[in-house]
Amino acid sequence: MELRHLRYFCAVAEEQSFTSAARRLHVSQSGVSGQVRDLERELGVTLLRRNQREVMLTSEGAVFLREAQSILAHAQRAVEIVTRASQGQYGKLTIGL
Amino acid sequence: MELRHLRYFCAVAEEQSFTSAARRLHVSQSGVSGQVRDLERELGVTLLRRNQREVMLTSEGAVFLREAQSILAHAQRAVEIVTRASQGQYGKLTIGL
DNA sequence: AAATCTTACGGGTGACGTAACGATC
DNA sequence: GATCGTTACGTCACCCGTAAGATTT
Repeated sequence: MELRHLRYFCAVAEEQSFTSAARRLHVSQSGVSGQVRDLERELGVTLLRRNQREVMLTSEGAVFLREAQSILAHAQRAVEIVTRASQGQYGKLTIGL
Repeated sequence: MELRHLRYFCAVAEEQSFTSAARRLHVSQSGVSGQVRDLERELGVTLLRRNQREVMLTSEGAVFLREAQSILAHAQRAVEIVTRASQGQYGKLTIGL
């Protein structure tokens, strides 16, 4: 599992559409479909119900969505933190461990 | 940035060695070196100081390490949660946020 | 010389886009 | 017929391992 899987899944879940998600991610629809399929296969869990006309979260998918969103937000925060820390340039202290 | 970058970086930081980290990850040393280099390049931040005989965290690296460890733990937890949810079939609790 | 990290180089896996198919409205 | 998701397939990027190079002890 990689962050890409989470990014794609979250986009689909939020847009409730593979097509819209692909547009938002600037990738092809088939790419999104494949990655979400791989994620579900790896987890062994069906996250989305592709019914007629609609893409809906399963109950497991809803649970996983919150986690995935939280993880992505955390990753983004981590980048900002370390970027800011390097710009700030304050501590030259090398903290052990 | 992908979870792989975080896994590799955390292993190196924790082992304080690229060689040990590679062993632990069951990949080659050069692979670890390359991925950590790519991560630093993407962040625009030097995370590790490769001095003679030692690999030490920079202050920015120490900050990022905590975040990375937390993210990886979160990701692992997410997998467990959704796996358990699908097995249990009866949603235990939906932990808010 | 031994140990360690980096860099160069090839190969194989996989992510991606195009296109064709099936299904639903 | 139009829209949407899936699948097949060819391409290309990139991850990885091997090997050579640089540095230190």
